[in-house]
Amino acid sequence: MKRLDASLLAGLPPFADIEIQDLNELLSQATSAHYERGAHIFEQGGDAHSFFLLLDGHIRVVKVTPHGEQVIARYISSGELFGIAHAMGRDVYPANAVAAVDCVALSWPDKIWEQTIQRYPSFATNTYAMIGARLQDAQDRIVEMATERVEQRVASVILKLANQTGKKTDEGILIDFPISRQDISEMTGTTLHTVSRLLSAWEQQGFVKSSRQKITVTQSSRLLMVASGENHA
Amino acid sequence: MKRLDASLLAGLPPFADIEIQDLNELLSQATSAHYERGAHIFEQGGDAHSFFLLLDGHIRVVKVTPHGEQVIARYISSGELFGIAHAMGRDVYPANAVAAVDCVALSWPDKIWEQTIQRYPSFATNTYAMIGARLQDAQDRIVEMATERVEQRVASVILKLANQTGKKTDEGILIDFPISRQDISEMTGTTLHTVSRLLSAWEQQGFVKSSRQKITVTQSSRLLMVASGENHA
DNA sequence: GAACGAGTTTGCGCTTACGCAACCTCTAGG
DNA sequence: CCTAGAGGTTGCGTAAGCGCAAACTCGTTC
Repeated sequence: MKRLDASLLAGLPPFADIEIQDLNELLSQATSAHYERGAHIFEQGGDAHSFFLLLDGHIRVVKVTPHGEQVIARYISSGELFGIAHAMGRDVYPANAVAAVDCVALSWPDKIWEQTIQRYPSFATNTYAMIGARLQDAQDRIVEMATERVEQRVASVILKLANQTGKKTDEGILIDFPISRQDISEMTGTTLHTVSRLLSAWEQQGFVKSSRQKITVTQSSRLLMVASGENHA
Repeated sequence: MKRLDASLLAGLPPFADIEIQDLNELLSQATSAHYERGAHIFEQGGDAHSFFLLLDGHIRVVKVTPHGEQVIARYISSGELFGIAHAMGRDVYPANAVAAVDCVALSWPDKIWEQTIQRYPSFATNTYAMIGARLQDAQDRIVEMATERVEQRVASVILKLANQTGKKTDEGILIDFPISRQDISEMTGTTLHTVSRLLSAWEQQGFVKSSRQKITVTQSSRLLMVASGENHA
């Protein structure tokens, strides 16, 4: 295992306001691991033995229904905690975590969760605030699903991904991990076919460019119009 | 104001494991209020000056979209905390709270949240576990909205309400607060028309009885079949 | 560099559920 | 007891988006 340096954690929101020596203490309890693109980091329903911090890469959190359909709950970006079932009073993971690209993550045994929370109040505060934010997110998504049409939801999701993890290129903002039509459909509650049709239409209208697993937003203002439903008004 | 007794809080999950004298201390900081059916307890976007405990009644938590559509986020039953924006790192309420029936609730000024959390670790633990549970709920609802048809979602919601707050009558399980077709539609992302049609059909098939603002489940097994989609298989 | 397969595109028919409209009914209040 | 209004029902037309199917394309592997 590589030597880990406290500076790895120092800049990250969950660990803000924790002393250097404490960070080293935390690191000494952590395990670092590499996950290949497509690897399952944990499985829905599996014993929540660890919690994780993503150091590099992107992770897809996917819920699977009894009928085998998949719904993407969220994407985790580097610097975020994930798999924190314990913080939500659960002892099994509520979803699968899949590496969207090659990833590096730290993990800690679940049993140190309690003592960590108690020892570092700022960590507790930050973590619970994050869970609160995720709850907000989820509620907002419910509202979207209940009131907006597929077209708007797809536009919103692409905008959100572009803003969160987009890379500026000379053509526009590129979502910087591989994402399929299927993935988009699993985030918006539609089918890959409909997503494909929409992207084709938008590409013809010239405000999005896409190819295999790549999406570039070239005119976010136009996409924002679609997201807000103004193009039908 | 009426005198409040510690036994009011003693049995409630959020306050489990807190000493009697501490409960009295908490109560001394609380304000009790009565809300008439239909009253707004707080408004979406309003300054989160207080957090609440519902002592009696049922409260609807409603999100309003920019276009004026309403989505019901959840129902609060007696014994539950609500309006705890602070716990989620927010300083404005994220939704409206409306009394579904005449209600009695306690409220505390938001500024004592921090010290309360610190002073009563079990209260903190219970609260955060509850937020975690609400997040689970929200995610499950997203999955439902993404993968199930309206018929299934309406059946699920009615079952959930019947199980959570249902009163046994000689005809079956009655949802024990007034609930309109519109309300059901705002919980499931459909229209009151579709809900009305479904309820009519189910009543004809004999496993639900409904009238103005009343719904009784007479054969939950049949409704469960609809919810799981087995009636089309 | 050939073959394979995952990812994508597109056409067509059809179902679900919405939108609109009209009408009905129950309850509460004067 | 009558009336107003909120809540509910139902019919009809329509559009959004799904399901199925077939074809295509690009990367990767052998």
